[in-house]
Amino acid sequence: MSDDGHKGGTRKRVTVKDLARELGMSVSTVSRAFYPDAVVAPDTRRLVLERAEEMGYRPNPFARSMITRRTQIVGLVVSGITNPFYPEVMTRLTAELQSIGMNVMLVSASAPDRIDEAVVQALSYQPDLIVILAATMSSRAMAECTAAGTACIFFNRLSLDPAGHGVTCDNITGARMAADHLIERGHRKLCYVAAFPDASTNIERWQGFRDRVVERGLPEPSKVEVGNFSYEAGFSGAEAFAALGDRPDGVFCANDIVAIGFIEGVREKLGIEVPRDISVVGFDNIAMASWSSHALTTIPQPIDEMLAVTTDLAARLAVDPSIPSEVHRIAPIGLIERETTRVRET
Amino acid sequence: MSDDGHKGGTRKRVTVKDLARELGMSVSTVSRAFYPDAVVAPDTRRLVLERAEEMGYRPNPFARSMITRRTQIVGLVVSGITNPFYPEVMTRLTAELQSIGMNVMLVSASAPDRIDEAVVQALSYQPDLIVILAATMSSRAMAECTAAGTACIFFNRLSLDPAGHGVTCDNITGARMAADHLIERGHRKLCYVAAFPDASTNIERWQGFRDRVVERGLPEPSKVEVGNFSYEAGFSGAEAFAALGDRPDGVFCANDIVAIGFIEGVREKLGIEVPRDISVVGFDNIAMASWSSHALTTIPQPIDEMLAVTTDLAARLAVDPSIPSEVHRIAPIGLIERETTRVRET
DNA sequence: CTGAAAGCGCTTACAG
DNA sequence: CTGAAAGCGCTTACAG
Repeated sequence: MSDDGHKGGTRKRVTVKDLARELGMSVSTVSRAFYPDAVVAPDTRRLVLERAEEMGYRPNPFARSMITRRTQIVGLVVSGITNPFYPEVMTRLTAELQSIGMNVMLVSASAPDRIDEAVVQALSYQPDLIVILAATMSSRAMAECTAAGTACIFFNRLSLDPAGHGVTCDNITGARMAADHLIERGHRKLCYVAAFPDASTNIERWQGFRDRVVERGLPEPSKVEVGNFSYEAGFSGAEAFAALGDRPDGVFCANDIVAIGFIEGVREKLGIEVPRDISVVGFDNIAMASWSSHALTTIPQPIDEMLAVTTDLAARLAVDPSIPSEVHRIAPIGLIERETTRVRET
Repeated sequence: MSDDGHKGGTRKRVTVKDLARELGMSVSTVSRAFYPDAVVAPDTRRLVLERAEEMGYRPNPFARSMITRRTQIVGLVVSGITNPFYPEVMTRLTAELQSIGMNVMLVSASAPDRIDEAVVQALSYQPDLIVILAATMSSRAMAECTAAGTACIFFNRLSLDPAGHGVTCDNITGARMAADHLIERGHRKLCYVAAFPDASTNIERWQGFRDRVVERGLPEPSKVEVGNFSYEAGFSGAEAFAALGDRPDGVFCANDIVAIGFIEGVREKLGIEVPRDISVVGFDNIAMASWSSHALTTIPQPIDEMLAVTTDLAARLAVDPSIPSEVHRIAPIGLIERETTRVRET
């Protein structure tokens, strides 16, 4: 045990009071030194900051929050992540938020339909902001947020509630690129593999794809429903695909993980080889899409920009949580052609 | 704007004081009602709890923390997650921790060698506990934790510092299973594909594999170093593998993601087909290992039990952060044989 | 430019 | 079993 007489390693944290005493100043002055905008003599500030560094003083964020009514916390709400797109988003978003002085409280919803509970849970720590990944929530939960004065950003989804902010890829444009690519490769019988029906991403990708196909004078694409955004769902799509009357030759999947599952499903169950028999395009550009085993042609999400926009919005929201609802749709850069699409021989 | 005269949706949160006034009780009594162990008349407690529910009162966790010196926060420190094993761990661990009343502050280290900074960052919110995923940290950082009275659990790694707790799979046993499997399939020239050299997982898997191979009377396995736990690293292992004198016929990779990269690398660059030419075993049983495109034979991590043990330890640590260092090595259930290993024809 | 004082929303000895 | 009071570590009007 050390001289300073505390046990169990629970050293008493140094407080403003300690620092003030040490410096022969008032706590007010010490406190002010940590706020760049506060009025305090430059020399005084320097002295305080130096000594703080030496003594290892870090302002207690809780005490601070009680006064300022800002916690610098963002509640990050996620639900069952079956899509490998999200882990990267989570960690990168967290890193970016940290860089602007925010901290991330991670709340994991046990199921997609328990997002509301997760939001309430997140709210208990009075975050300045809530970011919802991969889900939407009820208007009731949204109301609780506004009641708590907490803004809400939906990432890669659009909120049903007009009070929510949103940051997504421009899915319509992306889906049109997929249609153009398939058509230009000579495919005429097109199909969309749909995932979670209520997701705005799913809806918009279908809409953009369908509209563009029709616009170019082709019959409306057929549609296979697989239920959600996962490998297993995509894999299970083979049966419905087989049941389609006239077999399509060009397939656009709701996203990459569904596309990968779909490709493997039709290979296993129907003996269909990609791109020999059909061309397939995905969406997201997850890591596996570039693996040589998959080499998936896909529309990359403009993730860098989506993250940057989210961080910027978060910074503004931290200052004023009541700024009017913003919806950002970032245009995808363009399609990456790999080996799941090819020119159709006629 | 509503009658109650506040703007921007920033409704004033209801406090103990409000609740006490409403009930005609003192704040002390109200406060006590929320602690099952506190002495308060059963009827009084019921009244308080009911009214709290109605008024939507939730104790302010910050105010509470200032007094109790317990934050109910666990700092979850992660670094660049190139291994798909971790996203699942993160979200599931978070969910379990939530279920015992802890909240997770996620801190993302920008690089594996910046874990120390991330730990300091996490410490600023005075977590009751820090959980480190996929990394170790310096003794200096460990010292800061103990100085702050914060315990530390290393998940899927072993700490160099004896003060840290650890929860890992029993990698030695797992690696021995891999050796036995390969040997029983008739392979005699064995090889280990090593990832991040300093990781305890990497070290132990090599050690268990090597020892078992030698124990069974075979020559020491050759070793290919690929640098870290990622697809790209595994993929890049092909060159070093080609340079090996006598080509091995049985390969054990440091983990699944490395195995997948390795298999694709040798196929692309060397024309080696698995399992036709060589057998390959991985470790972890990530989602992709069961995809039909990979069908990887692997040693699953006992993730359910690892999570349960971690949560249990966290619960005990929340009560007393100074309990002596525990290291849990959970035995893997057994090898899952898929299609990357086969009996060698002689 | 600095300091004394009030107060954020709680919990917890201490009395009664 | 309950209440009045002190105090956790800060910030911020308010004086000077």
